[in-house]
Amino acid sequence: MRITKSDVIQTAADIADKNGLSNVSLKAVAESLNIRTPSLYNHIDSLEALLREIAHNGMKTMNERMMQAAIGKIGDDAIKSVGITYLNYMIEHPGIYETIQWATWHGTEETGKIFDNYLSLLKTLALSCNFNPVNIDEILNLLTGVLHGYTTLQLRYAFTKPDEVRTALSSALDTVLAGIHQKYDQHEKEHL
Amino acid sequence: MRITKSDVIQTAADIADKNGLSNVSLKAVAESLNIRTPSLYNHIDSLEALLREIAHNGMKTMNERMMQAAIGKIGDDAIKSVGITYLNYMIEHPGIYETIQWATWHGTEETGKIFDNYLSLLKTLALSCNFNPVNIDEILNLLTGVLHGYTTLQLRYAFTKPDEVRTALSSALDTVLAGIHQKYDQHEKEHL
DNA sequence: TTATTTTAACTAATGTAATTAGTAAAGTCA
DNA sequence: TGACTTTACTAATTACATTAGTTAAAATAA
Repeated sequence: MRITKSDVIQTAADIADKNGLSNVSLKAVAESLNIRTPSLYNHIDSLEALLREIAHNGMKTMNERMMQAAIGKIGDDAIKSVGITYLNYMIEHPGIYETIQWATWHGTEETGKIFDNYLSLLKTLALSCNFNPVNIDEILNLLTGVLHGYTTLQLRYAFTKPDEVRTALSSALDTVLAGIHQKYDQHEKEHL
Repeated sequence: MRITKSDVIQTAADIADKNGLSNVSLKAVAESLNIRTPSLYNHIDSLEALLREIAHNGMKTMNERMMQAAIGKIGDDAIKSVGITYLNYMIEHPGIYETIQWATWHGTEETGKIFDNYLSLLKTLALSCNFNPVNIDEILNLLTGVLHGYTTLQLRYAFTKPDEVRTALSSALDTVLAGIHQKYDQHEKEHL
């Protein structure tokens, strides 16, 4: 009977996934929870703040899943595994992902911090590829860019043909990693 | 004194660029035009429809600029030139670009058609690279993904350091194209 | 257990914005 | 000129988000 902040966020996220971000309203959330709209203000500051919480929760969950996916792997393998996990989350939670994109434009420092955690994971994995560390930021920008752009543009197909899109993403990452290797691999021959 | 549909869209697009998509309201647009809010309904069907028109206009303008940028060029050069043009438009019109992203989720058939025109341009350019035509769709998905993702994620830096980001994008495209060449180049030796 | 404090619900009221209906003036065309 | 269309207007409706003030239940401390 008693509702927690976490309940509110979960309910809102479910509405986003089912009906899209534009159908998330305090009214709809309150109805789902069987309380009156103003009661939500005991848990949240505003609709905007709620949307940010949805995004932050989603980003954190993604980060956790991606870390799990990377365990026991290094190099290209690890990066591709993380990429597939990223895509899978989008397929499972399109509404949350839409909210995350919204937060790209309406984010706060907190948003930036969570994104940094994601960058930090990818950085560790990229370094395990033995790329020249000098270029690591360049490489990171490219990897995050591909991942975000590719998955976003393929999402519409991902619902009907998830396996095809997963395979295609893996192949696309192979291609990009090939380019990165060609350009940024450390040449250790100097020490022979 | 008399207002046209085009005026309405332009005004709304300007507000988006100056104050962000979330500040585009019929009220704000009407005030900018010095008319009453309901009068806007003589030109548009709804707020949503207006936002879609902003996006469509922007996409068409981008397509035109990219075609211009590709004239007289082929191969990697042409693709990089188009990419820089894409980035430049985003820097100039962040609000319109935000609306275009919104239209990714709330688009219609029309939205798809305009996007197809963009794909068609890139396809022509990609074919001028002498990649194996069999893989052209794969290549296209990768190129559009990189372009969209990379520019979106770098946009925040692009306002303060546009030249750096432009150079970085060009370099990122080089890397991706290197990977694509390695994997998909036609080997014409067969005919020797 | 009892008293105190906090939490989280409620109703009532306000303000903003989108949308619809109905109307009048100004421009277009026969 | 007269019929018709376009585009503006005012008035009214609706849907939300948000604030204020109140109350009852739950949590905590004595």
